[in-house]
Amino acid sequence: MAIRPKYKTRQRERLLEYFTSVPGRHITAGDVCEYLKEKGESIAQATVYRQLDSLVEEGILVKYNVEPGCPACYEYLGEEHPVNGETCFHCKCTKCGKLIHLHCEEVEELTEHLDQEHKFRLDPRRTVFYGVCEDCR
Amino acid sequence: MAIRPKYKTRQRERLLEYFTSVPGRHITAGDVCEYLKEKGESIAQATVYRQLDSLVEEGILVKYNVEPGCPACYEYLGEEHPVNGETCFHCKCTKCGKLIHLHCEEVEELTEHLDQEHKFRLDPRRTVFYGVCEDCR
DNA sequence: TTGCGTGCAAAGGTTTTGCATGGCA
DNA sequence: TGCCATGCAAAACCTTTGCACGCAA
Repeated sequence: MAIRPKYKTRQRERLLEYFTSVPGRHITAGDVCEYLKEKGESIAQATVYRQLDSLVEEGILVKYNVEPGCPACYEYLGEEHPVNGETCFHCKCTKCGKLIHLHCEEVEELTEHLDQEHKFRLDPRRTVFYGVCEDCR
Repeated sequence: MAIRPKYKTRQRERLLEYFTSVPGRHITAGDVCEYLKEKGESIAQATVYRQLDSLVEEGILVKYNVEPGCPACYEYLGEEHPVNGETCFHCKCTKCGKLIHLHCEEVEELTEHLDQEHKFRLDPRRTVFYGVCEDCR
């Protein structure tokens, strides 16, 4: 399940290029395929899914699911982001879809707590907090 | 889509009976079907889904959409105090897939904090903490 | 009697997987 | 050369839907 691409392939580069061109937008796997199809390019669906998974794992994309049962969305975060060491969590508004970057000490504490008390090592890159934002409530 | 059963049917009563017998546990639609099958009883899968939806709508069950693609979990809350449902958070191990129920004060505090300071109302039913569990690290 | 609930089977849509081939390092 | 990544198609998966029949009220 956990796939970590190390190779610089045409497909991977193309996906990255596309995602950097639509920062802040949420894109489904289907969107990607459709986009490529329109461009006359082609990447196998399975490859799209696999690369998307990898990019999420690397912290370059966030994956979230606003509506259960609906396709998952991906959003570009940036490639430098995760490298900086500074952890960043994300809040996703289930009403308007807004993605909020969270730099917060309390979350750090929780991370610490989960690690110490629950022996659970939280992964900020994979974890998305769902809820309702200020504007939507 | 929104179905509100008013009728006291055999199937509905049976499902309620089952859920009251496993309070605090997370049950998937599949679990229900399997359980019934073992008992030699039978309720159509579609009926299970429909009733589950209804019970959620009535506030008798909570539904956790832990992860799209993975089956939704249902938990009995009670028929008398549907409003006071005590919800819990979930930790999911990205290595082994284990799902851990988290009843934890620290998380409550974080919820509070996000609400107060960040104006973000966290939704426990949708939020999953991803990370690595004790056994996998 | 009325119309909601049920069962059955099939469809729906997203995501995953098996396997042979291709291509990066 | 050694693996990882890709492509293709099929499978897997959970969930929903259509339709005719059954049954609660």
